[in-house]
Amino acid sequence: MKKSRNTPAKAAILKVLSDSHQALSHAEILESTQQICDRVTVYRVLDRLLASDIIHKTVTAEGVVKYAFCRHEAHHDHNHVHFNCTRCHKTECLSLPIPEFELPNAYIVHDMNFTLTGVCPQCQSI
Amino acid sequence: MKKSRNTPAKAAILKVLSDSHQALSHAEILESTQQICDRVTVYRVLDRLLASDIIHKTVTAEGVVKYAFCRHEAHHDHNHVHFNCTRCHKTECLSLPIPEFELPNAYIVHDMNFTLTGVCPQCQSI
DNA sequence: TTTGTTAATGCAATAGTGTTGCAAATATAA
DNA sequence: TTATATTTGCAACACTATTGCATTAACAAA
Repeated sequence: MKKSRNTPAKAAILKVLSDSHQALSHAEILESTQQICDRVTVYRVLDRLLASDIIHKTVTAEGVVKYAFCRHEAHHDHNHVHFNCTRCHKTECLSLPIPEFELPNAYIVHDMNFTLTGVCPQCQSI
Repeated sequence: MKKSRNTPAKAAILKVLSDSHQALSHAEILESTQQICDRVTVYRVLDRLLASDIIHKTVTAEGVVKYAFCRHEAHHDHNHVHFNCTRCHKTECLSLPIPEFELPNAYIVHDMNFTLTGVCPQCQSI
């Protein structure tokens, strides 16, 4: 793998993600970084960060791709459940790990995506 | 809910989905029905079928939305795991139900999407 | 500090995905 | 057969993502 350089764009995008407690879409990240770099650069930096396992990717039930900083609190991987609220449209990483299951025979699994959709606690009280 | 009519487009799209053992994207469905109807109609018919719970929706890790006929073999819902192959890009419904987990407190869940990504048995033998 | 190499960037162009408005067509109940 | 409300096609639009290419900048080595 070729060496990834530290650039202002990369630093800014990483800061936006690590400051956020939600997974953010490309559009949301761009909103916070458009003074600093182009939208194409955001896509490319996100790809680099994904490749280095510094961030991870999740998808809502509607197909919206979101990115989140890897916090590695407990373990070393991204195998936790995500929650997407249909009211505020925020996506957060739950501390709930993906439950155990019987791996279907003959399938090779590289990645797991488990996303719940519904109403988050904040939006229920409104 | 307003009454859904039986039209040639609806019948054709439903046939494509029920003949397939994979979940299909809008583009794939259109490929089989473009003699019959417009691409916008495909989107609208899919929305109607989803609303009537005749089909269900799943999303790959890349954000590609796919639709599958509900077979209701064992139970009455769509709570099974999907598998997406990174080689042939096919998405299939596994007979594996979504495993039990401890629902996080104060969250209301309307929908669950659990998708595995990897290599399917067919693509391993090639 | 200077220089050379190569990664990273901006910009323009392009492709793909999904939605909306509106007039015309058609499924269905009366 | 008729009335009416749903469905459709078409055109237009908005949003998301990718690619090529010339230029800029990071950083390792001298």
